[in-house]
Amino acid sequence: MEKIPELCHVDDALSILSGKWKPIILLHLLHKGTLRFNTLKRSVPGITQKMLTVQLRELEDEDIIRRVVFPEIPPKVEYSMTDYGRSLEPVLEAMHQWGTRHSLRKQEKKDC
Amino acid sequence: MEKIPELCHVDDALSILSGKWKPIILLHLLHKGTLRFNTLKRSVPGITQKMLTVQLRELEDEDIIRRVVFPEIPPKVEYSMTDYGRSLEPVLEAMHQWGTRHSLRKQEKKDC
DNA sequence: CAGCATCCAACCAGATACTG
DNA sequence: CAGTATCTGGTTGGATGCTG
Repeated sequence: MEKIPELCHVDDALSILSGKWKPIILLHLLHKGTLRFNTLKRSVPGITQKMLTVQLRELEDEDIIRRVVFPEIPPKVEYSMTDYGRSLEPVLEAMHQWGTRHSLRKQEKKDC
Repeated sequence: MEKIPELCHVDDALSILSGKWKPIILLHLLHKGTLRFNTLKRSVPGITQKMLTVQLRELEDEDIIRRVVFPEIPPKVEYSMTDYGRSLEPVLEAMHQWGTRHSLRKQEKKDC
């Protein structure tokens, strides 16, 4: 780990993953491969069209996901992880594992 | 990794680490052990007293850091990681490594 | 189907002033 | 020294309506 926190890059990773829906969107794409807009929307209960669009655009801008438009009627747009995006998997994995232990721990405390 | 993103715990980890100053505060405490309030403040350029207080309280509430008050004049308060807080180190490490590669990549793109 | 535009509420964070 | 209180501006997220 970097010895000088002034040069901290944790924030760089955080800025990619921050956004209310990004982790769950990424997990879906990692697990299920390629998904259409509405399929993704149904997979993320509670998200609005606008927010899904916004979050997808931000991830696309960072080259984390790929957006493929099929020039058809009705329109069809598919989203998938880029190879670069897949490099986030260990990070998400680490966060997921820690988060799981953390929520268990909180649960135990509540039970007391 | 959890197969059902509906039960995603990445957000749990994210909620702990989110907050403009938390990663750098945690890195300082991980590297330097125990720090007083003002020492920490000097270590995080740009942070205000209020924000430092708020972020420290939130981390303390989650049992990530320990706050020890010495009943002296002038007041002295020391902050350090809890054992539980240290369990976040692999997560921060993963994020740091990814973030470092990410910022290098962005740099390369800019150079083109 | 997959968006975009607009408007609005809530939250987050900063500046500043005051205190035991 | 290590805070708290208050005010304020900026950003984020949500509701709704419209479009190729």
